Amino acid sequence: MSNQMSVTIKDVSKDANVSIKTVSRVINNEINVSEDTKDRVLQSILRLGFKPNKNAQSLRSKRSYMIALLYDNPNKHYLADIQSGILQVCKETGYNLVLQECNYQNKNLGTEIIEFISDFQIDGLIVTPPLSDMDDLLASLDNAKVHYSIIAPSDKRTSSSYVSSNDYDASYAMTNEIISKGHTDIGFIKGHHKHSASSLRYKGFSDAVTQKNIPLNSKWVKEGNFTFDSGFNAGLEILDSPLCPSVIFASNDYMAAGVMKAAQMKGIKIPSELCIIGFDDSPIAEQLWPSLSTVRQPVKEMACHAAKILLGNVDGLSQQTESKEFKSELILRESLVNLSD
Amino acid sequence: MSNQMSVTIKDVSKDANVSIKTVSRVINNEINVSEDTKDRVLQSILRLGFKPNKNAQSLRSKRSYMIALLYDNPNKHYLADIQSGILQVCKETGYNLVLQECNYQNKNLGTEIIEFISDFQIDGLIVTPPLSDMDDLLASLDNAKVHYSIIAPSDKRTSSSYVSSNDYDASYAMTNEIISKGHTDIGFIKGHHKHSASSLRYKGFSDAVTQKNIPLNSKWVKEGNFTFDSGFNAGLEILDSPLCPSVIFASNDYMAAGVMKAAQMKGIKIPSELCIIGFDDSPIAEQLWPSLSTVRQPVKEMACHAAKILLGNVDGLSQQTESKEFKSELILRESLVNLSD
DNA sequence: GCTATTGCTGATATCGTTGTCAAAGAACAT
DNA sequence: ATGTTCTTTGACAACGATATCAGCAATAGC
Repeated sequence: MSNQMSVTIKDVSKDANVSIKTVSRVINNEINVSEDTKDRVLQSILRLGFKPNKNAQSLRSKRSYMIALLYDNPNKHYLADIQSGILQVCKETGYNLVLQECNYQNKNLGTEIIEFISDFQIDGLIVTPPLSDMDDLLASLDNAKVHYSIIAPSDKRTSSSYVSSNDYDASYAMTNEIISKGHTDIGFIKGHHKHSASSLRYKGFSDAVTQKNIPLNSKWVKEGNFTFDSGFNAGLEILDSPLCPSVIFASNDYMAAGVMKAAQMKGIKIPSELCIIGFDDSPIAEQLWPSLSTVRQPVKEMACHAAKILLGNVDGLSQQTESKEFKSELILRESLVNLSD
Repeated sequence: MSNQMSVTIKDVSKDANVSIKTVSRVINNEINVSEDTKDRVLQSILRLGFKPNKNAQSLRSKRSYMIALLYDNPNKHYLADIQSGILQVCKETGYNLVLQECNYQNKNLGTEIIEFISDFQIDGLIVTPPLSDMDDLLASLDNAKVHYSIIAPSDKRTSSSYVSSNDYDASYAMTNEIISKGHTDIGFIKGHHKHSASSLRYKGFSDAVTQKNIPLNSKWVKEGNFTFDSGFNAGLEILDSPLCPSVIFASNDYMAAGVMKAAQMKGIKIPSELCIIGFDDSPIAEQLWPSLSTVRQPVKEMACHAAKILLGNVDGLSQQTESKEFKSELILRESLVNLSD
């Protein structure tokens, strides 16, 4: 525990020969302080090395300079990118980030979160999928007047503070890319139905296919839950059927990696006999051989932006940041080639 | 922001007809409160739904009920496991976890951390590799009397609060496993030299090899930095030489994955022509085909334990938890087979 | 010239706890 | 009975900031 006798606002007030209130005014950049006294106080602050005690500030002003990240996500890379983006903004603004791991099946989640927030006077929340789509949770937050910003909500109308990506468009574009390579026998592996991304990605795919009048074989459409294993199993099921597709488009890279392993175990050559497409551009996409074609989302930037939105709201003073939709990018790698037959 | 008029210790004291100090005594489980009054107070607390204000507690008692995680680690799965382990203990004990991303090359790291701690009255730190081995940082912490526990320090004598794994033994054992399969031409890829694990893992390997009188070909020993790319490059270099080893043992799974990709791109068959071994049992080890033989460390358990040690120290009351070395486990998968020649 | 407004400043209360210290009563020893 | 110790309790200060409100000078309005 750090034990240095710390210098308080009182010491500064003595040193600068003003009242503590005036020091407080300077610290908080309040108006109605003459340039003269302001300078004097600032100098004293510098000289004494004064730093306001956050707990005292919190106690009195009900603000903690802490925001929390709510998550329940199996994808650790995604989570790490999110954290990293938020931390970047935190570092710039002097806030700190507290982790709050949640279970989206927890019936009391809303209550517990509210309690946590009021216990620690948390200034705001960043909500990530799949929690972004839990309407009752968001309703609880609204009701308690908690500041929050949402990453990738399904229903953007609900809130004015969110960042999102264009999952639908990206999936649609990738599907067209697949079709343009001559493929017509296309399998698809959906993600967990609780994630809004799942349906968007599927819809982008199915719309693209339908518009090109390509039949959609329901035996080639499976539902996974974004994990490697679920992709592996879905891959086995599809590849066990007498008729195999020439491409399988999985809703994320882990599931695509699962499909790849399933195919390789069956001796199916990739990409000549089967092309595989992923989503997210997780590190594994590049690390597999052949490497995965996939869709890259600017996750870290999205998280940065979400943090900026939140802090803009929390901190009434600074200018507000707008909600924004980020564009994804198709990454074409070895796992997708022209249909060779 | 939650706006409910909150119930304070004062309300409880009125309700229970005792002084606020007595309520405080009950909250903090102090001795010398009669069973009678204690019950009365507890009932009032329950009835009114009183929860102590953490900021007021922190201000007065200089404790925040927050611990921070210090890290600078490229391996996101490792980090996620660490976080998850710590959070588990935090949840049980009512503490919270704050993230502090560090740059181990930052010259002022010690000072900045101390400042951060005193700003937020952070109760303690958990230090992860490679920060675990920064003696000057640890010295700063000691000097400022900060509570901390270290995960995987190289020099265990320095501190009494650490958790570690038996990297040396595991590496030694895995090498013997390799040798027992008939291999004598063994390549090795070291990790980043700043990580203590790197030298331990290499030493375990080289000792095992030396003891069996197997020559160590220095062209087959490369240094990476624990990333996929560094493993890929090291793999290319080794496999480009006229004489190739029959096994490459990499100091972590990402580098092993890099080697695997390099081999596959060169058309080298795994495991029949080249066996590959990793370390850590990262998810990717199981997701590759063929899957990687590797060493599993109980990272999450280690983090749990580190958190328990820390909180035991912070919280003078609860019983202390001892430092501990955790045992690793060899995971034998498809990528290691008997030498077929 | 006299009052109303504005700008700047400080004394003091306040946030919700824990810490200090003294007092009252019970228990014990003499 | 008396002094000593131990247990239980509460009044009040303190932690270090912000909030309230009042005071005083300087400016504006008429």
